[in-house]
Amino acid sequence: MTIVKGDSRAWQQVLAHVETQLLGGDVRPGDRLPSERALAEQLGVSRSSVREAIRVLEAFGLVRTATGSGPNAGAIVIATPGTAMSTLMRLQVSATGFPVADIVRTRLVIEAGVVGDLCTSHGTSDQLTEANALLDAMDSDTLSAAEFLALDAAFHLALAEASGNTVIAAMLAGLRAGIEAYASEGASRIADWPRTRDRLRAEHRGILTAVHARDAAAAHSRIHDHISGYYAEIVPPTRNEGPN
Amino acid sequence: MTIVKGDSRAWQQVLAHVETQLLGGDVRPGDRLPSERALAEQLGVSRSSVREAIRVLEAFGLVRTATGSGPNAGAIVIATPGTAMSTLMRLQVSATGFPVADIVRTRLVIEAGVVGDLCTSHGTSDQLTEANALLDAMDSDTLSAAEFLALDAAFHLALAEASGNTVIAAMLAGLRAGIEAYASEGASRIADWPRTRDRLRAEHRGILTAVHARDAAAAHSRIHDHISGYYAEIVPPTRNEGPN
DNA sequence: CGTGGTAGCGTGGTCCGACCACAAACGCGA
DNA sequence: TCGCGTTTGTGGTCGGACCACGCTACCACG
Repeated sequence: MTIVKGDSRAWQQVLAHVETQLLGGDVRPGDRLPSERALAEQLGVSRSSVREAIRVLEAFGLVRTATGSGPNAGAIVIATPGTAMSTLMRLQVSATGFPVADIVRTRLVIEAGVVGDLCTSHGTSDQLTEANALLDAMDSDTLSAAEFLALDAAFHLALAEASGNTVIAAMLAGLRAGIEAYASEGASRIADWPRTRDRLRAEHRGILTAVHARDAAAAHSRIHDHISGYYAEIVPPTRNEGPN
Repeated sequence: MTIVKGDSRAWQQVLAHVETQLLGGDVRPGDRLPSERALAEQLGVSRSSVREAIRVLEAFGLVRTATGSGPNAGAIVIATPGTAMSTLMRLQVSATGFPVADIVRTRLVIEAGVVGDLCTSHGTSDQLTEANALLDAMDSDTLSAAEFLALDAAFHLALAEASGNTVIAAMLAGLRAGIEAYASEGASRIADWPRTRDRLRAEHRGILTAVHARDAAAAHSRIHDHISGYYAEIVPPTRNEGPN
């Protein structure tokens, strides 16, 4: 079944053509797409339409483009869903298509699943070295709040990547990107930041400890309290002073 | 004339401009973007570059475009993440960026979270009417396998939507789209389809029953067995005849 | 005065041709 | 043989042109 939807627009024809070749295995990651001019001639559309389709493919993390000549130039098929997912989430949050609360709830679900997988999988010790290194880096007292939060995000992402599930890792990266602005802004409202920071450190260690101990129940409750606790702390205070 | 920061490409400048206006609340869903020609003049880029940016926004489900004149024409900001997520997943699976196994594992995690939320939330009875109606529709014996699977997908999506989490609903729609071809093709390999169909029906009823009974543990195990059981059944048999 | 049809206008959609910057491959000359 | 300029091909951008569409407003006719 081809993807023949309402391909009324020329650029959709190009997109469908590339997707068909992708599905059929005619082109695979690492391969180069035909040049824009050649693709335009093959499909009987203008180069502008081809470019619009390639732009979509690029935004979805399916191809990367490079100027010049040689094997590294042109549109090369890749498969990097992380940035695309992050962009999608960030833009949707910007347009209020995704409420922050829903993203946090989704994080709860996904990260609970991550630690559950980690507890039941085997040989996770070496896969968690990255997470451990990040926790050590977060022990530095010279970190700003923003730097700490960046390491925090990297830690959670490292957990997801340690589970070996690329889809979950990409989704978590997207979720994080969607609420990054919210989390950063909320941190600035925390009165006693050093206290919160120390609590987060301890909670991180506790999560990893539970994972190493294969204690799924403890890991689940700890990651849940960790995430929900932070967002409960940075939720804007109910102020009666100005509904305008 | 405009000083370029990291957005070396013109269309990225347009994208950044629109995103900034989105974040600042200057434009919100329902509003119209300036016309392509006006936007090009404002930002000092060509209309082609503006169009490429709008194409990305459209692919991400942030705007919809319409020809003609009047209030319904032009690029109108919307927020429909479902189709964008589905397209992203489908394309990534096509490019083998997302293994099917990872998508199934992610479904397990997310749908387990969905039923968990449904068990703890209040007043879910009316929100589950859609799911119940789908189950009734699936009781028809005149359905083809493809039709049954379509209703199956709709049922799972209805569960996610009943949880009220737009992010999870969009993600589940995307996950389903990514493995739709795989699930359909696998169904054709099932020897005793009526038997599998009846089993799926019973499992669906069992899931809903557990949700209504607020039995989170039962709902969790039943949705897990339901999903993993189906994909275990359609896993391709090891065959040596593979064409290179 | 009311009504219906039509011309106008602005929109996105598409195509074309041109030029630029870039990078690799080529080829000529030292 | 080596080095460096030239050629070639790529994406990136721009401007212009035309089309189909759909609303708007106007004008002619009843």
